[in-house]
Amino acid sequence: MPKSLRSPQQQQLQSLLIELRKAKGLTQTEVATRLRRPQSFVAKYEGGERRLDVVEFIEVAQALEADACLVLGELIQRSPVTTD
Amino acid sequence: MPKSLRSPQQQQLQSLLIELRKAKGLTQTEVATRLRRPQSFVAKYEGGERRLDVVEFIEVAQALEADACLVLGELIQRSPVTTD
DNA sequence: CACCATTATCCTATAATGGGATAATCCGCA
DNA sequence: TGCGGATTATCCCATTATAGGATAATGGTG
Repeated sequence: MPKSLRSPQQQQLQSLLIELRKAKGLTQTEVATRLRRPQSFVAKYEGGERRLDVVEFIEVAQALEADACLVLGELIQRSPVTTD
Repeated sequence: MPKSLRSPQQQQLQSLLIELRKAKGLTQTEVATRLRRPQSFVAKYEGGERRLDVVEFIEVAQALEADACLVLGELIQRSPVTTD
């Protein structure tokens, strides 16, 4: 796992996206299909092998039938990002 | 510029972050200092040489004294992301 | 155990990134 | 106009991350 993926925030994000997917009863393959990407893409961002940039995040939220803003808010709430 | 940075959404994001920074009267160097990164980091994400992942985006929003959720919402509003 | 669905990992060519140094640009001012 | 400082963009290239098909591992059911 790339070192940049070990931050608590990144891990929270991963957990959040996994929760969301399961809550919708979707498999990685289904999400991947919606995103027009291979299943390994989903496996990787969920597993912390890959980061999601902002635009990708929006797309993933869409595939998960979720509101990106709300997901982001939830993430921030769960683990406030401190630059200090 | 990496090819993944040419999407309209990415460019909208860049513009948005530049606007926000200028609206606050901040220089790249000041933002960079807040982020504890070199000025080139800011120059790159503003110029499209580098993408911001979700966690970085939250940090940048903070450095810009902006609400990440609102910024994300604005981005989505300006250029709806369609996975289709 | 056998089977099928689901998820994780391998592999490696290719692409992206870090960040100090340096170059370009911009701009007010005399 | 031309200097000087401030601001932003670009270079360089070693290091790190990513793509994505193939395959392995894991899970759950009967």
